[in-house]
Amino acid sequence: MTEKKKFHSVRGVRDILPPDSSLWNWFEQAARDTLETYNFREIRLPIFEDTELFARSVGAETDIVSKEMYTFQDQPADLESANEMGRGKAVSLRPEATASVVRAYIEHGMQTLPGLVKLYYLGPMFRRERPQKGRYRQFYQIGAEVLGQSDHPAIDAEMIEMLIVLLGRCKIESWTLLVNSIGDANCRPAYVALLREELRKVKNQLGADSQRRIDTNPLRVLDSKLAEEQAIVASLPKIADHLCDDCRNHFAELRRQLDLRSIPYTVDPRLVRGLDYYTRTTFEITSPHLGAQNALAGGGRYDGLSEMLGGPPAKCIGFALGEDRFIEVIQAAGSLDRATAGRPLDAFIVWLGAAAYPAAVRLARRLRQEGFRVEIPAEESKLKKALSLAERLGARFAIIVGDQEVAAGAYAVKRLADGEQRKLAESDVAGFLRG
RNA sequence: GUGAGCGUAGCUCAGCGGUAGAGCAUCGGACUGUGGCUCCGAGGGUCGUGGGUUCAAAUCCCAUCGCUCACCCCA
Repeated sequence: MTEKKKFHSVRGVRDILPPDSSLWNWFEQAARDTLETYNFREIRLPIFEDTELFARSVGAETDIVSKEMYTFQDQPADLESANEMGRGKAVSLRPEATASVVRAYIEHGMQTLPGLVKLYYLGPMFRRERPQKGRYRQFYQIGAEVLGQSDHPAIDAEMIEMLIVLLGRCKIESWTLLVNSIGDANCRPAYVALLREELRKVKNQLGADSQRRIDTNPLRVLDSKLAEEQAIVASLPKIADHLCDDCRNHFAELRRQLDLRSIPYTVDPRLVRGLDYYTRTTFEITSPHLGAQNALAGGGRYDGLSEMLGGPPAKCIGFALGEDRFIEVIQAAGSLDRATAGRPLDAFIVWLGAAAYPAAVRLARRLRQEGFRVEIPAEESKLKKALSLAERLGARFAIIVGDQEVAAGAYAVKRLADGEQRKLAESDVAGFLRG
């Protein structure tokens, strides 16, 4: 009965171990710093929300909502809730965070704040997909959203600029920016109707997925990557030719805004993105250093979402970037290894003899108060062994505290890189460690 | 959900019908107050799991689970 079970992490989730965790921290700090310079502020959001929030914003018909969410009943039928409903309401682990941001915007009446509301978030998202390179069931995103009364393309362009700046900070040289406009409530319905009509004519040449999408979401057919459908997709009417004047002008201005920022881009008429709430601008940044899942970041405008969720009218644009994928690319480049490595161990305190231990403990505490990373062994060991361990732990200095040193009131501080050693009073040790 | 490849020590892998191995890592010793080098030694495995074939299976067969990559979709 005491059969031992060997636990392992659940499929699609993973541990981020040192030293990788140092790189993650570095990256998150770089992202925060970048976004803060564009005057974004952090919003901390819940990890789970009312399932209905995602269904109404992301779209009930999307893959994300229809089959990829981790959903459970909050408050199982207990005494309190059993009377009313018999069970708690459905909540889901967030598959993305834009819905939460808009919910929070509405809930806290942020439309009354002066100017544009500029928020960023970071943290884990959850989607139950089959894992592969660059895709996990618990993955990490950093996202930014601008909400307010203006939908000027300069806002869109500035968000993209911000992303490009972050890429540069991460020394990511090769990337591709794809942009498109998918119209708005004025022009998209007519285009979708036209597209559906054209698709019906070639229906029997399409795969099962695309055939189904003719009814559920014709735009997504454009996104098909099936080789045998490419010729058909290329022949379909393009949204760019069917935008209303406002959308066409908006998209033209976006391109001008990118040009004046010297940001290279490619217009991709097939970039429709999977989530229902997008309008007008859509964009994506891809990397050649990833596998099939090559999108580093993606985003777009979602001007109608606030009202769809019962809030005030709001013009919004946002993006999310995949941390896992950024990390992957940064590591592949290898150019930031030094900058992103965790701080090394500053000092390893070697104490010899029980009589010296109290002095060693006092020294460790003092150095730590000075901000040094310090290791002091719990058990005494031979000097040779202790120095060997210090070396293997990557310590910069070893500090020998034995009877002789305590008696003399000066510790032997040895720099392991070159073997230079000095006798220093306790108050002088920190200075030597800094130098 | 579908397909392909791969599962042997903590890690990287060899062995591919005949007593489970190497390198690295870990621990100890040579070396009692001065690390890195060297040498010696030790621990660590139900060969993913279950069944089958065989005198004999890590090895061949079947199933199953897991991992990886890809499809799909997305960050």
